[in-house]
Amino acid sequence: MAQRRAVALSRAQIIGTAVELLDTDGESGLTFRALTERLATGPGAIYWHVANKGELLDAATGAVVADALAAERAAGSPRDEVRAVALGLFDAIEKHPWLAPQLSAQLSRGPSGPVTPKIFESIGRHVRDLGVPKGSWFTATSALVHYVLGAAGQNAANARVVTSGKDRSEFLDAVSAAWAGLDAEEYPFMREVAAEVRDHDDREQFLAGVDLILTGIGAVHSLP
Amino acid sequence: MAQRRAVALSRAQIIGTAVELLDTDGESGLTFRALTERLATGPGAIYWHVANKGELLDAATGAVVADALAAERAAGSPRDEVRAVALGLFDAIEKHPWLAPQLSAQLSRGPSGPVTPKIFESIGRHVRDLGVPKGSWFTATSALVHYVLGAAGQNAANARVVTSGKDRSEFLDAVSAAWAGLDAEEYPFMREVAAEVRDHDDREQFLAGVDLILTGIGAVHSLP
DNA sequence: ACCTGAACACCGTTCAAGT
DNA sequence: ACCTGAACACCGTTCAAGT
Repeated sequence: MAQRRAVALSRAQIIGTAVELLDTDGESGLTFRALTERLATGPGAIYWHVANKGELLDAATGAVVADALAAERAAGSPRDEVRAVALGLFDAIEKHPWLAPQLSAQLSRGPSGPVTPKIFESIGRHVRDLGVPKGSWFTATSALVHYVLGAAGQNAANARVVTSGKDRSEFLDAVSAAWAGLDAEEYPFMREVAAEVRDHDDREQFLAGVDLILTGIGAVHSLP
Repeated sequence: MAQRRAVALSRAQIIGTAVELLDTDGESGLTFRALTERLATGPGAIYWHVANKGELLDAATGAVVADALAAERAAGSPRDEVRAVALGLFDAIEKHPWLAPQLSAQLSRGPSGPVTPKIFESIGRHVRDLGVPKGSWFTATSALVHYVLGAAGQNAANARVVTSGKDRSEFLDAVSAAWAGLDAEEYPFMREVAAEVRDHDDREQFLAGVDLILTGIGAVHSLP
């Protein structure tokens, strides 16, 4: 029979290879065939360490998110802390574009997985320090988390289309033109906003959204 | 050779059946096998009307979203309009839970599809009427759209677990207990917020988030 | 123009057999 | 305890052939 592997396979190694495949080839690039090839093994070996593909995807997601949230920083004001965590997730999602759909899928599977609490905690602990009534902590954190993941996911998709600066302005021109060309009756707003999209800075625009929600949170005790 | 179908197949019929399958069996329930069986035909017939599975999913998403946004209502204040659109999407996503990941995937594929403009327009046109500077229209609309889709998706996932009222409070108790049982060092926020989750109204909490962002939008011209 | 249905390549997963 | 690799059931898609 064939020789066994010289060094033992590990779960961490499998997860690391999975992240590599996802990064280079996207979600559809993660297959057990590709995995066995890179790891020079058979499917049975992987199934010894990992229950199934879903668990592997969850583990890859968890590893990348933990990494993104682990960055140590000098402590700042609660607002600055929220901004820093948001940017950390923004960058992680830009670097690993498969993360966005994966995270929203995991959020949409209830709080069973370990990723949902981790993300809510990373933002919520600073919302708590914002000095708003406890009754609005959860709502405020939800608004921030969903905006951050959604906007970062959309940005990552755009970022993937373009790499060079020339590509980028061409791409934005195309988007702007597409919006400006929509039906005037049905899409008045999109047409009016088309010009804006042409020359905006992604991170700046993203942070403006975070600030908008933070402002709403600050004013929440005086809600109508 | 076998008889041909008596009545011609149509693209709309295929999309309608796809929505049915997605509703009853979830995303993994939509297969060409199941489709051919329900439509009493072969795969080739479907491929005549539809380019591939991705296009079919997009079309199903588009049909359901168009339906959700088409509801006519008495015109109200811009804030009320935003709330109404948000609730319309909330309900649609609760009714069709496969919609949430599908929508975020479509948002994350750039503004190529027809669904992204449709959703942004439905909310943005009322943001425009809110009386805030044009420069913040797009940011404000983004914040609302991403919150609405994210929070609605998470709600739909929870709603699927429970149906009866008894199930519901059991489920919330379990979630609350899980959060309260998290590590005290790592998850102080989640533990503090655990009790809150036990008896909240989903739609009310969802709308509170929308109001929070609306409040932020109203105060945006005085951002620091 | 529209449909049939066999066939193909690929996928996740299992499992008896090995060390 | 950990790994091998053949095998299975299922999937999206193609295409020559029919009407």
